[in-house]
Amino acid sequence: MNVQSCFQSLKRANRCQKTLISTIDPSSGVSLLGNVPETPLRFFSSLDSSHTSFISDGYHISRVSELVSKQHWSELKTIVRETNPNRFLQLLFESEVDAEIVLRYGEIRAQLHALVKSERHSNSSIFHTISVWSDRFCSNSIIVDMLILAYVKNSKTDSAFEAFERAGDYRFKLSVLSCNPMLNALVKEGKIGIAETAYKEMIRRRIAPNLITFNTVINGLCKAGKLQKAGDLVEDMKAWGCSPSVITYNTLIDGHCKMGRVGKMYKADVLLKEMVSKNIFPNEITFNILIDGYCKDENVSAAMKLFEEMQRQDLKPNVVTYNSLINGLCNQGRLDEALSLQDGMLGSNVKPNVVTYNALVNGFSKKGMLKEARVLLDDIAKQNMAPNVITFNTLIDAYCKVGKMGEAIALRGLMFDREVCPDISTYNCLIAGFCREGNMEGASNLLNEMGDKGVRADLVTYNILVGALCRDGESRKAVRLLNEMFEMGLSPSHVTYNTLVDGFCREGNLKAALNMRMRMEKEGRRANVVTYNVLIRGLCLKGKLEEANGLLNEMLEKGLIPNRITYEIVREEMMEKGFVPDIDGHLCSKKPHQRVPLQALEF
DNA sequence: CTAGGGTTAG
Repeated sequence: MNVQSCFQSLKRANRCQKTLISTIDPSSGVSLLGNVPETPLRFFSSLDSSHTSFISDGYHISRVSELVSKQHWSELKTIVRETNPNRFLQLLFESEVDAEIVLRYGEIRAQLHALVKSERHSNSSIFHTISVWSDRFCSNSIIVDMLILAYVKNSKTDSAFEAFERAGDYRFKLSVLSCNPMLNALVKEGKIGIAETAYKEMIRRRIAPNLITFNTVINGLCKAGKLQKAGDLVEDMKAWGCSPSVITYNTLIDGHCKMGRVGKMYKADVLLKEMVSKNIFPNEITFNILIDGYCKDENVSAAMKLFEEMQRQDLKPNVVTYNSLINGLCNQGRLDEALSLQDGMLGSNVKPNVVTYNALVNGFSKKGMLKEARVLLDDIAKQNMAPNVITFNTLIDAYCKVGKMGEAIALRGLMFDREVCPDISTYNCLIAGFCREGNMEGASNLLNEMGDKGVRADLVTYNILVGALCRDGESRKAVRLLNEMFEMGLSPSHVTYNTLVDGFCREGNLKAALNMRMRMEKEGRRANVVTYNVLIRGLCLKGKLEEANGLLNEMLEKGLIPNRITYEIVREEMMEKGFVPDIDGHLCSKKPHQRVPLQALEF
């Protein structure tokens, strides 16, 4: 940090402080460049027992200054013990030490952590206090950086973002040091929209992004499926003197593998070639991403070729590599090959972990080999590993699907013994199991147990129950559950509404079904293909073929593409009754006009 | 401080 920028920032901060103080306390008359006022520091009150003139104690200040600049942390520690932490903070501000060094000192971080954890102080009161601190060394901005870091580390991401915004209002100049971890936390929590806003705001405030900033935001965009924007950002990097790294490409490739549409693996391959052409060489993770991508694309043979290729390039497959392949093989029903691959990994000194076993448990379950899957559960323990929620959920769901509810419930009991807490997924599997066999009492018992254990019902739970009620011709009761969802702060999904529309159709109550569709649109869920399929079938069953045809055309006009089920309904319910819908004509004449370039819709 | 693997509803 140079003197020039420090001075400017100081002036800015002071201007800001003046206006703030005058709005809050016009009569305070606090000398902004002088002493630290006592009142705003009250937020450290638990630590602050007296108000002596410690802060002007010249000896202590120079001593601290000396120790900090020499980075004698252990001696500083003894001073901290003798004084109280609050005073120590003040001393640091008064001693003219390099801000960068202050930043490195963990004690301040510890203080801010405690402050953030206690949750006793609002963002605004903290900012007010910081803003009235004297700032001769430009350390206030750094303190705000540290504050945001403290929020992030205590997983209070929203507060971190609030502080980030407020820092802008107060004109504290933040650094990537706090912005990057905040962006990453936002991405990890799936708050991509907020991360994007924060990134744009960084640019506006001239906080220079670095490679890590870009990688983090690109990752967020990929996770949100905004692959185009992610690609555009790679171009923007150059303007900031950054060039893409292996991590950038790995992130992009993974984004395409997981979020891409048809031909996504082709696109992934193009990116792979692009990185190599730029002399950025794929590493283990690149291969792992591609191997997993091809496995998910049901192209295990391509994945196996990459597996061999990576070894040719002297890159060693690790647990993740094997897990992807084993999982891919299991999902193809190729259990024998999966098991021999597991032998292979033992031969190459790669130890299987819970994830490996979970994939195998799933493989056995899908083959209906529940006995073998169950044996594997005990094997995990024998290997000195602990089965986790996913292991149990996989097995429990398998038992539920074949109607062995007794076994499933027993496994839930075993979870408690092994101190693995059943989660909402566990309960959803079990509740769905009971609902399938019409045992609503069993389902209800589990709902009560959830209440006792403090596990909250989620969207899926409600969908299961709505589905069960609709199936039993109790759609009216299901509507009550729909209303209850809002009270619980859950927003019903397409599945929820479609299930209800279907329920009313099955009961022959078309009016109620159409009303439910109106309600769903009013509540912000546009009817989708499933909605139309369900309604069209309902109309057909009532013999209202003309009206069904009308809906068919309506769905085409809205640009919805009919799926396999639509065609089945058309063929079986309309054509077989001698009615010929004009579906093909519409498909040909309307579709080209409705095609809008995707980029145009992005903004 | 940035990238990779396992389950679940419909």
